[in-house]
Amino acid sequence: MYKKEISKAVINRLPRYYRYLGDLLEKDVVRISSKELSEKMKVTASQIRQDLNNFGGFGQQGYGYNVEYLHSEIGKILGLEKKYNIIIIGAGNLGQALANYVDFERRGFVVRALFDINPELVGTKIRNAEVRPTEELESYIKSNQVDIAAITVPKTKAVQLAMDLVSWGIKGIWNFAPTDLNLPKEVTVENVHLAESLMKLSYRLSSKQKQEKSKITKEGPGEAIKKEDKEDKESKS
Amino acid sequence: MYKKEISKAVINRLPRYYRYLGDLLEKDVVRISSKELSEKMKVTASQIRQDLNNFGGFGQQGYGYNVEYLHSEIGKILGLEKKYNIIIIGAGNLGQALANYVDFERRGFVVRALFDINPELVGTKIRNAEVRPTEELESYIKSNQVDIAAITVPKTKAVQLAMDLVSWGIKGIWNFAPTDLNLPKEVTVENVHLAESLMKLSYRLSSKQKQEKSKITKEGPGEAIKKEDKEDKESKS
DNA sequence: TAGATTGTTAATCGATTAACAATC
DNA sequence: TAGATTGTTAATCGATTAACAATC
Repeated sequence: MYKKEISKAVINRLPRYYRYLGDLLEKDVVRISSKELSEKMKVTASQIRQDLNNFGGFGQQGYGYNVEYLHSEIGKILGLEKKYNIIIIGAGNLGQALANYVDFERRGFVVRALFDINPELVGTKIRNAEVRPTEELESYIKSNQVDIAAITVPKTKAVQLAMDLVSWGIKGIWNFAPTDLNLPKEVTVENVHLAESLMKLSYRLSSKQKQEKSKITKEGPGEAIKKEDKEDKESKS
Repeated sequence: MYKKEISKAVINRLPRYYRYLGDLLEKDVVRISSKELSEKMKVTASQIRQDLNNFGGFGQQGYGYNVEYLHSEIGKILGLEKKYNIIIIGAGNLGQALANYVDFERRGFVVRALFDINPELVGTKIRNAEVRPTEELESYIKSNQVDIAAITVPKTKAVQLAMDLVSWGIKGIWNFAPTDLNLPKEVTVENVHLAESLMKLSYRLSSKQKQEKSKITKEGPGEAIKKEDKEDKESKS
């Protein structure tokens, strides 16, 4: 009865499979083989089959995978068959952007309310969700089922806020503040660290530039231009 | 002279090191050992030393690492010693949120302009950056040095937009549209897929719930409560 | 049936952790 | 100097890829 833990790498790839299958579904593609899908997604067919077989056999020998079935099965694995009530703490641009993002609701993530300390924002409505004063946060959580709290407040407030949220019963946190939240293991935290994403981009940009420069220095600019094609193959992102 | 490629896993960790070192710096911590840092960051000391030694020896035996020096060296590795000019295409909530995020500028990422097709947004200013009509995008790129273009337009427009941007000379793309951009290798794309992040959260929430349920079923609710402590140790995120 | 493609085992590759000599 | 901690090599662990028998 022992089921080995699914690796983080696999979980990270699941939403991407789900997205590609959703796109295929929209194009009315009925079936797809791991090989075809692997070419679209630029991964190996072997990896796709290995990943899926962590959860069961969804395909059929000689046929491949039924797109609609596989899409719906991955949806179930991802927990998308149920609705999630979300609140957003911090109704600035980012909080509002999240509340406005219609696509989340299509997947079952429904923003129920936003909270902010700024009295000017309180009372405004973003789609169906109202901005409430932060003082009401505790009582709101205690009298409504909240599955996920998105934190879009400044770094300085985020750590204390997260601890409060947990003490009021929140089990899922979507954290946009640029800090780690060290919370009990029964609380699930998913981080979106935009500044770190941007730094990864600058790392890659600047390391490509350094490569360029060293080539030019070594070969002279004339040579470097001739070799451009070859180099592209090496400097994959 | 051959230098082995830095692995993606290492690069992903660099910004986090940078953040922790920045925090230590603010607290006027002068030195730190890999062991101390590893406890704060919840990684192994071995990994920290291995990661750093991809780029050189920044520490000193018997002493550890000088916080200020290491912070600045990692900053250099990440390419943060130079300025990056950013434009944002799509001046909706998300685009505005990015333009408003003061912290980016502190790291050298300066938002110079936003672009939008909505005439009501055109002409408004977000901090120092003006919203311009999308028609001006090509000429703007061709007459200004733009290092990074952030894409915050809907999925349907993103792929064509990215191709245009590249044809106009853009080399770095920060993509927020829920789609992959297949661009030439010399273009660096960093993706932020919010919907996928949310799905990872729902996966983890729902798999924890399933574990709960199976325990309750197997043991009866009374037992399950008694075993809560033990279980926490197993269900790490 | 013959051909195609899965599910799965085995082989390879890479990343993490452990250990320790070097050295501040 | 003695103690501490790095830099680095070796051992372990895990993830990816290859291969192929099973089977639709």
